[in-house]
Amino acid sequence: MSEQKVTIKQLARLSGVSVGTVSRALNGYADVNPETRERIERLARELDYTPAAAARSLKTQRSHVIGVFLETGEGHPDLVHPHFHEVLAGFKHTIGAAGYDLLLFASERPGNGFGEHSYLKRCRHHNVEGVVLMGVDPENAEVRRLLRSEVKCVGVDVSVPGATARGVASDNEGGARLAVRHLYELGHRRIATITGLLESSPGAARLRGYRRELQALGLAFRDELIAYGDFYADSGRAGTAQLLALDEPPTAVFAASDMMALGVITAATDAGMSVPRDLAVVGFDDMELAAHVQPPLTTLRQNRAGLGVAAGQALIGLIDGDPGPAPAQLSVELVIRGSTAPPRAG
Amino acid sequence: MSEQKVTIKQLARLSGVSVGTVSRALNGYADVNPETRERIERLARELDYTPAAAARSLKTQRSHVIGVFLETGEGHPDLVHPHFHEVLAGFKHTIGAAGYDLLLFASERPGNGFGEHSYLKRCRHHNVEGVVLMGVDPENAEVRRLLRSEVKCVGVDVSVPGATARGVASDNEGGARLAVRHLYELGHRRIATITGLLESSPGAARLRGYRRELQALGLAFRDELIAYGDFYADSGRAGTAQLLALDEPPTAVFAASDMMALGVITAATDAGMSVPRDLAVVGFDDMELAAHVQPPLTTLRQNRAGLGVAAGQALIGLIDGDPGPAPAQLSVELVIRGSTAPPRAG
DNA sequence: TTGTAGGCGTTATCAT
DNA sequence: ATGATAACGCCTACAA
Repeated sequence: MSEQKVTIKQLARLSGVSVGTVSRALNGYADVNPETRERIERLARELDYTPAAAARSLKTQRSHVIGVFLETGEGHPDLVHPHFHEVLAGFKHTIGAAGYDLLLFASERPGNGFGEHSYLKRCRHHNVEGVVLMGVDPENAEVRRLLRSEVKCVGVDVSVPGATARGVASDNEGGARLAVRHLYELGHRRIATITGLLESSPGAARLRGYRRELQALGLAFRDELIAYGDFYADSGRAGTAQLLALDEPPTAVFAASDMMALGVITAATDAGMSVPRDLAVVGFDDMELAAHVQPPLTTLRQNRAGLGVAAGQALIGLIDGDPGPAPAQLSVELVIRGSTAPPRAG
Repeated sequence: MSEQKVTIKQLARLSGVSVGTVSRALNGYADVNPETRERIERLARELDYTPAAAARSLKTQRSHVIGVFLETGEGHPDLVHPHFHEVLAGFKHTIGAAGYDLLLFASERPGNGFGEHSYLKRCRHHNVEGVVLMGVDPENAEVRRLLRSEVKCVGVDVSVPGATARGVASDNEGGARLAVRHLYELGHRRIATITGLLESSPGAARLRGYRRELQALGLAFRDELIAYGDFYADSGRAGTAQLLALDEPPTAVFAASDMMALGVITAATDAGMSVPRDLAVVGFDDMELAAHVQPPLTTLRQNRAGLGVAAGQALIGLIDGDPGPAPAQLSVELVIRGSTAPPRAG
């Protein structure tokens, strides 16, 4: 049955040896009599023994736990953003296979008392062996202090400087260029964009890609064709309204996220236009639903799980002392569906 | 600067008192000289001291950590399901405010060696003070053992028996009834449903609600109007195809999830029908995108964050020894958008 | 008001 | 091959 907590001491008593021997037996040391070991292992299995992580961590200074910072504030609903969850799933899988568990920092004052805990403090408190940063502001003083500290960090979608830090991200700039080129090849010339949050690394990179590809294509770059959004659907709608009010409205728009692309479609529909006939739109992310909306979204597919896996590998590398090379950048794939078509007149 | 780990012993030495005094001062005991306390606190702040969670946990037997089981298996991509993420956000917020952090179990063999760890074992290993179960199979032997054990559990969307367990869920049955009634009041009489996974508690409850409301309305219940799905979009599409092939196809369908509702719309569109003109559809969940697809989805809004908050409160109650009453059930709200309308002929 | 010391459950060092 | 024993960092009687 499920007895109460069984400790190494009880195992020792019941198997008639000292705790030292039990510890060695269970930890696979060579110098222990095979049949003693067998007896101990059997007993441990019967009693469903598991060592206390706290004690082990105290002694060995290894917690086998990795921290996760994923902000959930009111204005920063990242935990709610599906993107990070899929990344987290990949991450969890990778580090889980390596024997780590994940500590999702939730409390600003863990335990009782001791006031508010900074990022760094929380890491030290739990003695995590590394930490992954998602959706955090790299300019934040706390974050910077963390990056400068001894704790191993890996950031996804956030550029992280520092000797003990690595970053992983999709090729956001390249993806944006693919989007623009696709639209161009369809015959579009007035191509607008609705940006993401420009303070975020992906937001900035996607705008950069838009600009660069326009330039590479020899297309004029016009300020009026840029609407500023925040990745969410409403801003896509608002941006579209603004774009459509132009004297010469665009025939195509590249939205820096699928959510905004949905907003674009909604706004266009509201304005009596039809996508893609009157307005072509491409999104970014290829989230689950992109394929299921009407029309199905042409978009850039990010390898979200892959991002998590890469982050996990990078962090494990950091922990094991053989940090990989530079920041990992994962390629992005254009998936063409129903929301893009040649321009009307063309 | 960010010195290395500072311990209570160093604090004691530097402030010229014993470790006992430091501990008492920092933990707010009354019997300590105010100015001694002040001195110690200042030093602690300067050195950015934080107690080692492992040591404290070892001594006090309280970890201030709550475990999370959220399966991510291949066939069970729950960590990817947006629903649970929002629930988790609410949960995190609630238990975070109470001073707990979240341990997301990732590894089946935490630490090194000691073989695979069962659910219960993993809880004991980390000495978590409670655990939340999301998307797990309640029939699973491991889960049942966990529920029978001394560890406090709260399940969301999973019915959990046991003295140390509580469950929270939306009023799935009531929601389904609202959906059916809405369709009925619009004039529909041939109302079909596409079910979720019937092994899941919400899946079963929603089908039950569908049946009961039909009965309450005096409508005949017909097997052919039930298509079996799995909550995901593809099954919505497949189910619709099947439904539309009927001699007397339905004029309305209640899909047990928004994803499936999207599949319904896709399938209807493919069949040359228009929603809601030719087919009315209501979903369940009101996920972020429900409002942004074409047509915007009529659906049942679940209070996801509220579910997480309720779960957190229930768990904290369990831990503090004043468990609330029965399982919490959160009400659900019908939000009417564009995917429902009166039937064509009516 | 403060210091001392034992112990939480482990691992690791040193004898034996 | 195994048994003592000393840490690991902290809390908490118990003494003083």
